[in-house]
Amino acid sequence: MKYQIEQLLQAALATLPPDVVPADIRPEINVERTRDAAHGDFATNIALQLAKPARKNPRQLAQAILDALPASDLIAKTEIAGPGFINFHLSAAAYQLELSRVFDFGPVYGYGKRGAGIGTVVEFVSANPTGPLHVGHGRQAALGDALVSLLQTQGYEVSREFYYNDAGVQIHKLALSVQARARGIKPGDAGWPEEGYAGDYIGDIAEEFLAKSSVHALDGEAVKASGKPDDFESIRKFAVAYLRREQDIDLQKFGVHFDVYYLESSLYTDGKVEETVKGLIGSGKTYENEGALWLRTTEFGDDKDRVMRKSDGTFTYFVPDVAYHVTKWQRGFRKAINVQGTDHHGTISRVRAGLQALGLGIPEGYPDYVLHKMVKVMRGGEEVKISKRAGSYVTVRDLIEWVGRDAVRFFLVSRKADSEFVFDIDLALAQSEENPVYYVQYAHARVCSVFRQLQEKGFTHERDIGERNIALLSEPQERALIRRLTYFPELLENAANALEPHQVAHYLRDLAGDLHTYYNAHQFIVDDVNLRNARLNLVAATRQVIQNGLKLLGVSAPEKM
RNA sequence: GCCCCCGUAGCUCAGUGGAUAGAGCGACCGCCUCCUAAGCGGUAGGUCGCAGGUUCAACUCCUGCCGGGGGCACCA
Repeated sequence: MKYQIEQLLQAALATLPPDVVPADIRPEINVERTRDAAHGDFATNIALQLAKPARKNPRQLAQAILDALPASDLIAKTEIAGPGFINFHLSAAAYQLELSRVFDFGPVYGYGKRGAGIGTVVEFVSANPTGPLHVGHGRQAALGDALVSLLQTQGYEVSREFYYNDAGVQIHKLALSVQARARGIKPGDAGWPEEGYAGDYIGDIAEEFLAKSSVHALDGEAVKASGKPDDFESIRKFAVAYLRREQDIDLQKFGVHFDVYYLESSLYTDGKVEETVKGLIGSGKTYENEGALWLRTTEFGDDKDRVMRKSDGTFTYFVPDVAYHVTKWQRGFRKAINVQGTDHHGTISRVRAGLQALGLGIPEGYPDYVLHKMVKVMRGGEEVKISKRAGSYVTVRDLIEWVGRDAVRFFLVSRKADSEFVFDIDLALAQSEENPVYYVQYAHARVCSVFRQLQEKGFTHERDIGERNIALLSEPQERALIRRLTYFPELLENAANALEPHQVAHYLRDLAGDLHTYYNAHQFIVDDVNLRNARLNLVAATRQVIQNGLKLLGVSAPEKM
């Protein structure tokens, strides 16, 4: 719809005589949604933009443009407003066209194709298998999953990927901690490893290990514990498998699945790390200093050069990280997005520098990042510290049990990623019945209820009759609802481009509000068959769009509440 | 000290350079012989952190301050 108006303006500008606007002045045409319904549906500031270079009065220019505007049955009225805006009021035919699209496309209404066929990988959560998933991971899971869905609406072919740092120092500490517990040493006792993990779950793992249990993660083979406290390798494998399984369970409860679990350790066994190191050395961007191997990342915008291989011969985490991103490129993903906490933002310049140094033709901005701030959890007016080393922190599992999956997902995705998030447990609990998510779901359930009533009253919904009578929808609440519905495709495009799922949550709240207002102001099941079906079309379309939107966020759309 | 992000109603947050800055929660006043009141209508509540600059037009862009968070490892 917006595109069609742009086309009309383009045509109008092309026919303007040079003495009105010189031919070399052709600013980008900007067509925007109006904020106020009184200003119509769309507006353009083109006359304001042209006024200065053309040295003309903007309102006179606007008139000249309107005079040159080709006729279209999509537009009911145009007007010049304020300093020189041109407002467009859409016709009933235009609304009709858009509403029928909702029915024609159904669950894929609003989808676009600007990303058609572009291989894309979104990496998110990527929690180390050293403990349960905490609220921060929950934010990342909700954000990443919604982002993937959003990109898919634009045709991107997206893979959800989870990277396991299962080969590093943290895993070593985990294994040491479990081993200590298996030997009966507790946090604080003499012999407890420095910076060991103190959570109770460590004790659970030790118990299971001693009991010679078997566990397996979703994609992994079964790992059986040897039960011998001196068998460090068995402890390490068992602890990792155990925690991966725990994380799988949490993610499953959260309704988030991954297409690929990529293990850091596999980068070593596949020789990818070795390959990357060779490539970097071959690039001439490395040097030895104080027994370590360094990469000149400063040549690619980093603050300082980074160590690749420590003096003890092992690699820093950043080498496999670069190797991993090379595989993303090699696997054909031309777009890569990493969802991470802002505390990892230092890695961005390093990874990008490493990829550039390799000279593989990978674009400079690869990969993209969506950084999110940490979640501050409040309980009883006090902050609950989130720390893996501390024993107590709020897990994803806790949150789901307290306020329900739908509420947690909707909440966590409803704020901009880079704003801090205060999750007040008490408030979330107290508001469990006034939660924004219920507001949206209720709108959906209400429409479902209307159609149940319709059936009870012996009526049927005739879409064709409704479409022929769309002009009857002239109430302000109806206009508002139609405006909002027809914005949905643009919303998806904007949110996907900006990588901002929170826009969807806000849109749904607004749309639900429009529906509730309409519901309270007017009766849908009226005697007049024409008006009745026109209204039923409108609310059925609303139901469809709410469904589509909630699905993107991983929130259910109940038919009854 | 250097780098990144945030500062908008009492609280939690929206706001692609445009017209009178918006929601929710909280507060106050109303609305169920009517498709679910988990709802609706209304009132109150603002120096958009501060100061400059760019622009026809700045909450939005630029610079500098102030306040908050996060990074600046041969940790991940």
